Amino acid sequence: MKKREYNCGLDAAVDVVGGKWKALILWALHAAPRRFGDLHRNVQGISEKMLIQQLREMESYGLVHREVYHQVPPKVEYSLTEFGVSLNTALIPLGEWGERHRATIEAIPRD
Amino acid sequence: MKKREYNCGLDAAVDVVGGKWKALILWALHAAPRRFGDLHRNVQGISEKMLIQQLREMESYGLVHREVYHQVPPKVEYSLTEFGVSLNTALIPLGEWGERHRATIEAIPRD
DNA sequence: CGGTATCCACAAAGATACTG
DNA sequence: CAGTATCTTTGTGGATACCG
Repeated sequence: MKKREYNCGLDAAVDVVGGKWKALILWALHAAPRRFGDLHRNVQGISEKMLIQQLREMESYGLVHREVYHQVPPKVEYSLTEFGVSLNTALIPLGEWGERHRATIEAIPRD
Repeated sequence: MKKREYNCGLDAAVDVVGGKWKALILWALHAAPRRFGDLHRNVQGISEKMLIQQLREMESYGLVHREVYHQVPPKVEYSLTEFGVSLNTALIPLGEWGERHRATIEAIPRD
């Protein structure tokens, strides 16, 4: 990531939720706390590296909580914090917009 | 941009509004139609290249309308389409979220 | 199971110079 | 004024192999 100092709140928010995976992970955690492997299956196409990387980033933002259970086999559970829930709530209208115009968006030609 | 086919509407929406500049440009156009140079001054830090690139992309999405006035000196005015307005509306809660937590977000340490 | 560590490809963004 | 062209830098994400 780059500079701090935003011109408007939207700028800041897009910086937080931007990138290829964060919105998807947020969405996957929205329903219920999930284990690492569970998330990996749920967020289709993501590599373990990217998953852990994004999770750590979101954890440092305070959006996600990481709970380690010292067991054999190991178990780590990820869940949204209150802050994460608030972000998810703010994202609902955007998600609905995307859902409503999905066909249009998918039809856009790109290189 | 990469693949089409999204897992959820949020995914699609973030793909559309993602990147460093689109949200800012959308915001700048939200208030009123603007000319190229006007936008360039309003969206601080953007290069002419990035501005035109993002505008063209958003135009191809159908979010932005480009009106050329054949004059000397040249005048081109950009405005939001209905589609663009609908996106902007969906972004309002996110913008408010970002505004509310701006201090928190800016305080996050990054490499 | 839940990660780390490297290396690498490609796309996004920046700098600079020039044009109808 | 409103772009275009080209080059360079940076960042993001993917592949693969290995560890507690």
